[in-house]
Amino acid sequence: MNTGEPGSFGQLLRDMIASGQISDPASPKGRLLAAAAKLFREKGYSGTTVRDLAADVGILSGSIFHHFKNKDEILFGVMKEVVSAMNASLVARLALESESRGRVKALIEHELTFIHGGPGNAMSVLVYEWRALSEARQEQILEQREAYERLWQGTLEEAHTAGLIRIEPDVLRQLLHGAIAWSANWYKPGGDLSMDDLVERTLTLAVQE
Amino acid sequence: MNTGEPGSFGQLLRDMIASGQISDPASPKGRLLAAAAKLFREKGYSGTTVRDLAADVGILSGSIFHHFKNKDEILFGVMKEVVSAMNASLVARLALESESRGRVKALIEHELTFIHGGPGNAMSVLVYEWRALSEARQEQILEQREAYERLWQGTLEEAHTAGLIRIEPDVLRQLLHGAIAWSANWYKPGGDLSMDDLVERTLTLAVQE
Amino acid sequence: MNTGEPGSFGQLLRDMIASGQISDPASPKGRLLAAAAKLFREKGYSGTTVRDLAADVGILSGSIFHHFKNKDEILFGVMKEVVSAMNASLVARLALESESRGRVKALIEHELTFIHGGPGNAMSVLVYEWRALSEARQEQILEQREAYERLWQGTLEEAHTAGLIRIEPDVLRQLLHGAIAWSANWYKPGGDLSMDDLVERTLTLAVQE
Amino acid sequence: MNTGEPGSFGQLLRDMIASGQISDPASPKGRLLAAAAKLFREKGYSGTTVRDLAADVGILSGSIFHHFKNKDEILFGVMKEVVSAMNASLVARLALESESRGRVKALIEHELTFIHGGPGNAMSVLVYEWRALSEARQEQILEQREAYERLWQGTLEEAHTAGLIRIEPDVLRQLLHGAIAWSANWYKPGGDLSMDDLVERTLTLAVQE
DNA sequence: TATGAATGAGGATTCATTCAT
DNA sequence: TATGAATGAATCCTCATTCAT
Repeated sequence: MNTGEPGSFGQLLRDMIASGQISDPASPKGRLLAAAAKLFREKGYSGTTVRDLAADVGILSGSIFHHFKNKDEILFGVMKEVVSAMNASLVARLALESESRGRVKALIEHELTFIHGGPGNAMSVLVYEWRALSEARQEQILEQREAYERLWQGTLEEAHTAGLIRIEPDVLRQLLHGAIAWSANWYKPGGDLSMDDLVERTLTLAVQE
Repeated sequence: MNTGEPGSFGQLLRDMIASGQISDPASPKGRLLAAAAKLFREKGYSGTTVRDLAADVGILSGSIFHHFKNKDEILFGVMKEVVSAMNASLVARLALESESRGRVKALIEHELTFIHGGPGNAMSVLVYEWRALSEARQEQILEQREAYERLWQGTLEEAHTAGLIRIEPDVLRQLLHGAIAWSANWYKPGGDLSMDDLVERTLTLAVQE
Repeated sequence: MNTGEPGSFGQLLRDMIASGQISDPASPKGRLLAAAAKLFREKGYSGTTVRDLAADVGILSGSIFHHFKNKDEILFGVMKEVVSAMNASLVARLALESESRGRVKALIEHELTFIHGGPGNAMSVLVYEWRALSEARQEQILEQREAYERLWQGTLEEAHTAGLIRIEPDVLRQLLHGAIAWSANWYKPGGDLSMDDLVERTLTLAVQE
Repeated sequence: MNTGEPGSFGQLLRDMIASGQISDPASPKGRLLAAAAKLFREKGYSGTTVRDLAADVGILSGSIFHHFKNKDEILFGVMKEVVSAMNASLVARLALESESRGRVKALIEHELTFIHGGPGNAMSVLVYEWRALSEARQEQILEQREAYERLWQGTLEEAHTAGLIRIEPDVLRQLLHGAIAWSANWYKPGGDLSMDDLVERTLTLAVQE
């Protein structure tokens, strides 16, 4: 991913770090969140202990609570940042596409790239550990998550109107979401199937030729 | 689900109970497994305590260990029985279809019916709590699970040869598996979208008309 | 051990069984006590579960409580029977010896024979699991145990008066008791050192030649 | 016990604490080990709960696992430290004696002093709770324990060669070990029999006048 | 007398969290 | 900010004991 030119994903991240929306991955808090995303994904939220987390980052368990009030807040942090980033990044990505098929492809490519890229752990956590988050905090995430879903919804509706897709946008979104999220559990980059291939195959499901 | 005529799913279950492959849902062990499937799905394996489980069934926590040596064995029981049932039931289902499109539809319909029917909790657990199962037991499940996957694989390969599906059978299987499994998290029977509709929509993803 | 002639140890046991002082080793209760003696010695009283015991005898744990009110009563049974047997058997043994050195030797030989013979497990339990017995029952055992100790004490006092032993009878008794009981942990019959040798060596400690 | 002059037992202990071979009795770990030795001796290892132990030291049961990974490791700690101390202390004690009878007396006096002194609880545990220690850890203790036994063995062999003792050194060692260890269960310092008397009596068993 | 499912108190151990240093 | 000992509630599991069959 190009990190040099303005408007790129790398630049976008830097802007978000600068504005405090997501934490600097070099800071203690950022390293903690990255480790949490990795561990929560591998072993689940309940299955990961605060000590596992501390050990992974190289600090002692007591020190974690200088950065987060409790374990739930760590999960919240992981989810909040990935939702923000996904949102911002999809907005930026869609801005580059005007034509319907390209926009649908952008949705799919964007979500797959996210899952198999740096924020992949966090996104898996967002999807598969949702029930572990306290309800109070679920609501806070939901707002941003819905903004992201509206981007999908709007784009798919255009495509539906254009006759590009055959099934109801909301149903299609869910089917694609499941298919894409699950790819975290089987797709290995670097094998026979390139990421572009995977995007293409997934797009094939969605649209008529 | 028809439970009357021989060869039906209900009959198949009764045969499997009689042969000891799956436990009688009225027996203590069967009730425990059903409750475990429900709770493990709702709160995760780690998030479910042995006391939760006992309370749900109406016994004391210590009594659980009369039926299962430890908690891991409960998870194993849930998974083993659902895999057996899925296997047997898909074999029976496919035997009724000879033509390619019908067989692909049978695969999808079968898996969706399973997820949203009685064994749905157990199947969600099978999919989403896989990592929580001890490795030794994962292998035991894997054998039966692979038999099931071979049924999918074979059927999709026929369809691919017949030109009915456009993308590689193994990739398609994974995409469909994700899409179908995820439906447990959003699809509610009894709403606008009937189960038949959902099957039809999912089939639309897979095959060219 | 000769079991034929009247007055022998075997006969003595049969008489005690007939009179109900000790249980028939072929009866369920007798088999339970023998197994308990073995297990309590090997793993300690606390370390032995009622299930271990049942398994060893080939019954189910619940059935034990038809024979004994609780676990403590099993320990009590083991101790009570061995104390009775020791008592009766030492009385019989001493009756055969009139001269002082022979009587001291009889004490030692008797205790060593007991420890390394059939009732050895029970006697080890009596010595090393004493604290595990409820205080109420300790008192009941103590009476018989004291009778046994009086036999030792009286015999050693004679020997002391006769100038055969040099140190105070009560101190000597304790030293010999420790030495003899501990032999259960190292002496293996059938090795280089015969039981007669061991008796002789122990006697050498006690008496001046 | 003299703790002032260099070369004394007190000094030896301080050196061992300083070098980390045994834990400071004022430290949490040291207090835990002392309490464990006391309780394991009084109630046995299986009969002592981790809660008993915590209560005795005045902490909560969970806190114990800050200092020891599990209960077995506590038993191991008790045994390891007492074996180290016994070893070092016997080496020092024997260095002061050159003549054979004095050396045998030193062996006996040393072991009795140990049993009835500060480390007595730990030594009783070492002897009577051996089977409760996991086999893996038994082996670790055994090495040091054998070094201690070699000191006995060597000294008794000299005495045997010198005609001072009449029975085989290895048999004598076992008989004396049993006699001495058992004294923990009956001998009370401060009664009619002084410790010096007890040493003298035990020595009388071992050697010809 | 034997069974075996169930009990419920108690076992060792884990773990998020606190707090003095 | 970081430490690490301590907390105490909760966890999985064990076990002596009961009881309907």
